[in-house]
Amino acid sequence: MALAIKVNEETFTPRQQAVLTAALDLLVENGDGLTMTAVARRASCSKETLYKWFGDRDGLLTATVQWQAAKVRMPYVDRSHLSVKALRSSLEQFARDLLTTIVGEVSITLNRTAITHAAQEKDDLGNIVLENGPLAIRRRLKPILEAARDARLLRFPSSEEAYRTFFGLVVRDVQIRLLLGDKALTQSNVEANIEADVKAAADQFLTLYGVKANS
Amino acid sequence: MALAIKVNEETFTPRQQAVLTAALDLLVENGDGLTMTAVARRASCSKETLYKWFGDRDGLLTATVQWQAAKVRMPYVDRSHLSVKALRSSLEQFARDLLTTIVGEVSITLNRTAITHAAQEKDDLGNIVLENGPLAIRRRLKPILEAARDARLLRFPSSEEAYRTFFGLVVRDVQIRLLLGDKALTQSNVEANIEADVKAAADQFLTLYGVKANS
DNA sequence: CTGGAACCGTACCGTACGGTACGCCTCTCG
DNA sequence: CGAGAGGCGTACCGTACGGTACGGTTCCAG
Repeated sequence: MALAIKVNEETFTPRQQAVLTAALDLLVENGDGLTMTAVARRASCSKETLYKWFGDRDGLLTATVQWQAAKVRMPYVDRSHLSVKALRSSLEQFARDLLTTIVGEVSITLNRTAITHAAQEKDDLGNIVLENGPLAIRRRLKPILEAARDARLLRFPSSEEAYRTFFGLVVRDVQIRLLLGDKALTQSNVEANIEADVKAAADQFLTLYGVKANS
Repeated sequence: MALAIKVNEETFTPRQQAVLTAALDLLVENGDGLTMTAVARRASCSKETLYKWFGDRDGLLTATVQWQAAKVRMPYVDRSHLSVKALRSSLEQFARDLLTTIVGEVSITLNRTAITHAAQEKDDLGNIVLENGPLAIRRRLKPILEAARDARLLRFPSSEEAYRTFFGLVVRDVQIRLLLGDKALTQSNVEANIEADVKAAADQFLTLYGVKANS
């Protein structure tokens, strides 16, 4: 049963959120070693309660991922007074938030978990992460791109293509390498370069789609 | 334990390769439901033989991934007579192979398996996939980029940055969405657009790093 | 005070699966 | 032909973990 509408209605009591926090911590620490017993012990609750609240292991996993993924909020950017400067600033803001999120340990864990889940028949977690990750960015970015196009600041055949290019220019091979556990890419290592990467990505995007070449 | 040098010395007998094929098939079919019993049954061999040949489950998994990943061969492109046209052709060839590989079910399965593996302490499979995926591309692409720079066809601050941009322009959000099981991205759906995407990526890359704007 | 609801802790059950042992067959080599 | 090696199939073991049951405690309502 994918994607209930209650995505934003945090129907979780504080106690339940404490349990979810424990589950997420275990997930981040132990990889996928998420056992019901471990969660119960960490959260100081009984397994029976876990099953009562979340149904089964998958329910707990789904609740955890959903609850955490929904926390990732893209920045709202004002579509008014669009200048080239404001546009660039917005793009950089998006790129910064995207990169910062992707690099974070929680994001890596969530993506790994969802991918593991998708490797079985279950695509539940995959959809949740998709919805709160790439697709959320697309939803937020497209209106801005289209507004910029209407304001003759950008020119592109389709906003879909422009969004995808932006995503690629920002993420590059960072995410897949982090997911695969590339030891050459430490978190601090990447974080240090975020600002430069953000600027480069915005530059490149504007070079490709900006109407005028001047910044 | 990681990365023996025998990457290319296929020390696997035909019978062993048949076993690895069975393992890979099961991996592709059942996701991560790879049990030793299932492999033995599929390959018509005994579990004892499996353990004798591959040590343990992880050994079998590693052998399977390594054996399969090594099959992905990037195209050799001649560095001689570099014209803009030849360069563009090379770039398109790289992009085409990269996209075709990434979209394939085997690649998706291997990446998912390696990511699942990396979610635990084990980064063995992650390294193998990295080495035969992104890093292989980087190794092949960089010399070409540098040759093109020496020939004044391209201009970039560092070949590393240029490679990463190329990777991003080609892959965009396709891989992560496939790994997460995005149902809006069917294999055939993506495959149909590969040619267009390849051309677009090459165009954009040349726009960003080409010395002259003419193609 | 009493009944009940919620929940903790723990013991317990069933199963799935990694790993091992063993009997039997087949093929090769002397 | 006889002996041994390699390998198939299956039975078996131990453990880990998902899921359930139950006794004990706290808290609240009446």
